Amino acid sequence: MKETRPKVLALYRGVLELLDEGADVNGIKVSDITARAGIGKGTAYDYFKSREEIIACALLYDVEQKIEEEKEELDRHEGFRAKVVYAFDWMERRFREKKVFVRILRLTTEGSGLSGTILEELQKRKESGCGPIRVLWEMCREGKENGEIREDIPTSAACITTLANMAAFVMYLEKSEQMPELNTAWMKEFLCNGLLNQLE
Amino acid sequence: MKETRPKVLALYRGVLELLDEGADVNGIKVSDITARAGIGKGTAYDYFKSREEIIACALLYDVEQKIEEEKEELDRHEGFRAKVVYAFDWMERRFREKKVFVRILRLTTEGSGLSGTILEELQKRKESGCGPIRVLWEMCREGKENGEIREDIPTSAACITTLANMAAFVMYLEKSEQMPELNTAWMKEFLCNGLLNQLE
Amino acid sequence: MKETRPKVLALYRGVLELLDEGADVNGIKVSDITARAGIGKGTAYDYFKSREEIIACALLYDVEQKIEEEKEELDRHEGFRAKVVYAFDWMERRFREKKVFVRILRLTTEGSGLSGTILEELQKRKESGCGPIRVLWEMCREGKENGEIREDIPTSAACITTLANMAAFVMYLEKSEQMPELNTAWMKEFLCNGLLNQLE
Amino acid sequence: MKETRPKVLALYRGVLELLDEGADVNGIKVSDITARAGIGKGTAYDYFKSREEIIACALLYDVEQKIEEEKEELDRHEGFRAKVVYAFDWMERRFREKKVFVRILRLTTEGSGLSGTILEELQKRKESGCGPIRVLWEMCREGKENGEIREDIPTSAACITTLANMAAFVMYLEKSEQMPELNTAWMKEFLCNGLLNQLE
DNA sequence: TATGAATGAGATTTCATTCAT
DNA sequence: GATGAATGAAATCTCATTCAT
Repeated sequence: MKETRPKVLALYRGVLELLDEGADVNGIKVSDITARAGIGKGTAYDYFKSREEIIACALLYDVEQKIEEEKEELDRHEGFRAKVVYAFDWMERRFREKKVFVRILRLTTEGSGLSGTILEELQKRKESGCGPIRVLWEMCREGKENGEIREDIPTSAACITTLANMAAFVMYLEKSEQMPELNTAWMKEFLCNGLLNQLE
Repeated sequence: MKETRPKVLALYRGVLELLDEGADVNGIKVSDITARAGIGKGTAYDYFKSREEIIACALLYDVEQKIEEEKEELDRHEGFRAKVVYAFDWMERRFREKKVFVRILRLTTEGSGLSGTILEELQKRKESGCGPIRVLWEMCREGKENGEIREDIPTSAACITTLANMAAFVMYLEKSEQMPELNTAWMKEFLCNGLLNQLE
Repeated sequence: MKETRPKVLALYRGVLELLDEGADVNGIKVSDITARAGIGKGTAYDYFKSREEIIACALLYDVEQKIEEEKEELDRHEGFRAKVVYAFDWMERRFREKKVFVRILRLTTEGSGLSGTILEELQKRKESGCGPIRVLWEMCREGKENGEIREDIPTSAACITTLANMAAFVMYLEKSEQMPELNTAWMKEFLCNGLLNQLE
Repeated sequence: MKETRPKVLALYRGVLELLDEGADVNGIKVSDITARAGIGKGTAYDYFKSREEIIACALLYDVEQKIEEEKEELDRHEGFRAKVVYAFDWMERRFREKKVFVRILRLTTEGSGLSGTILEELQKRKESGCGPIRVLWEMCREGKENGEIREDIPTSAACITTLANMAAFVMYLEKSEQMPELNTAWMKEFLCNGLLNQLE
């Protein structure tokens, strides 16, 4: 179900723009958000109960949005290996939008970087992180079904390993200029193969 | 060089105790810290320039402390494999002290969970995260030297992969009760072997 | 002239219901009132200039309403004494509807309990408190005419004294459970007789 | 036990001055109070938990203060009648300080005029209104002991009646210029005698 | 050196009122 | 006329930091 109320969308856009410009999640002020959204401060409170709720919902919306956008393309690739490769490629392509990316990873793993109160809000919204995890889960299940992933490896273990290797790639991307001895293509290959071997 | 000034130590202890009790890093108040440290609020400002500095230094101190404590024991294990196994065992043993652990991981990777201002402070202190990374680095170098890690894998790549697998283990430990199909011993084995195979 | 415009009546009913349910006069919100009245918030401003005006008019309306209702019955009792006795009986009977009662007394005496802004509105409406006072005044004039009240006591003094004794009765009713040594019948008798003796 | 902390006193003085200048109790702002007290806004919160608490304590302090001041002088008058006469004289003398007076009466009777939240604060402080009531109670007890008040009238009933007559006097004083047919001396005499006769 | 009382900038949130529909 | 979404001024309260003792 897509959010369509314009003020809500404006608020989400406000939050996300600020984050993309490097603002600190915990430091964003309601007045910043509404100014950015081009609406009155009070209006935010017609739609949300607190600053925390606004931010949590914006993050969730963003991730769901991003995943949905990508899901279709991802589905076009058949098999676990193909999907993993696509995912690594996607990460590389998208990396410039650093913050966007980190945001997804954080929500997926543990929401770190969010103050306790925003986290609580996210947890209230249950599905926290489910979006991307679900996609991952389905990839792994597919992998098991068609034999790309060993029978004895539970889907959850496969998920965790896949996620960890993806995180490693992001870690690399983040510090790549400090590691001239590494090259992105090589690293991608290395991690992809490592992952596939571990699971096969 | 070890910190010995008693008030500074008291402040560090204050910060760390509060964190261990579940406080939110970004929410800790100077008055909480000094109360915990048993000193006057003003005194904190005789030693530090800001709240952020106090917290950043306390985190750094803690990690360095922990690493130093463990380093000796780690050194007693020869070879990359033995060290990795020891590290996974250590993580499992220490996991109850969840927060402590997460703190190290965060500082090591990217400081997420810390507000921008604390992060800036950490970055000023340059060595940010160097402590644990250095240990990892040495482990990997040793692994390469004695042939446990393939020649063609740069030390930095080995580090990242090792870190990613450790992160995966922590992710598992954090959600282990939601994954009854997995068992800690199996997971440890799985990740350890996966890592070692990937590097060999 | 009776108020008949349905939206206005709905607003009055809204205010009075909220007060009867224990709301604090100064804390009632326009949105509460209109929600209760079942009309749009903006509509209230088609009929009134401000929140204060709405509340002040509602209070006035209520008191006038109540007095009018009672006036007829009161008129059936001839003589000052009979009317006083009836009034005390009425207070006792109606006391359960505490709030209603207190509202009348307050408006009659001094409007205390109302914020300065509501009070100003009431005072603009001049007749503030005139309703019940007029009834009292007529009772006293009748008392003087037929000799139940001494010639030398000005009607205004009689009014004040009567009102004070009524207030005393309400004060008693409000704290009666804290005064087990007093009994309602005795108290009513005591105050009634005291009043009548004082005026005769 | 007298309040001596200077900032607290300054805050009390701030509240009372504002009230004496006609401010609406429910409309007083913390910033008004602290500005008047000549201290920082935050300081108020070092001593009180909320705006409500500040005002409630100030009111209580004021009444207790006033009562204590007057008590001594009152005690110099022997007997119920003498004390009642003194009290009426005092009311007349002090009436110009209208607000002060009204404040006492309100706290004594029911705290009306205070918003629900301030009232709650007052009730927490238990003794709410006890000060002046205690004085009245002692007057009445003395009256009964030395036979000025009839045996069969419970002290509580005597208190209520006395209070009601005092309230009547204040009501008169407040509207005296609208009642040129009455004269203060006559009214005082009339109410005093009425009261004394009723109780004897 | 150590203190903690005092500060006040600044954040969140509320709600009377307006006005385009 | 009726509506209620939108507004933003204004209020409370917090807490990092200072500074006189």
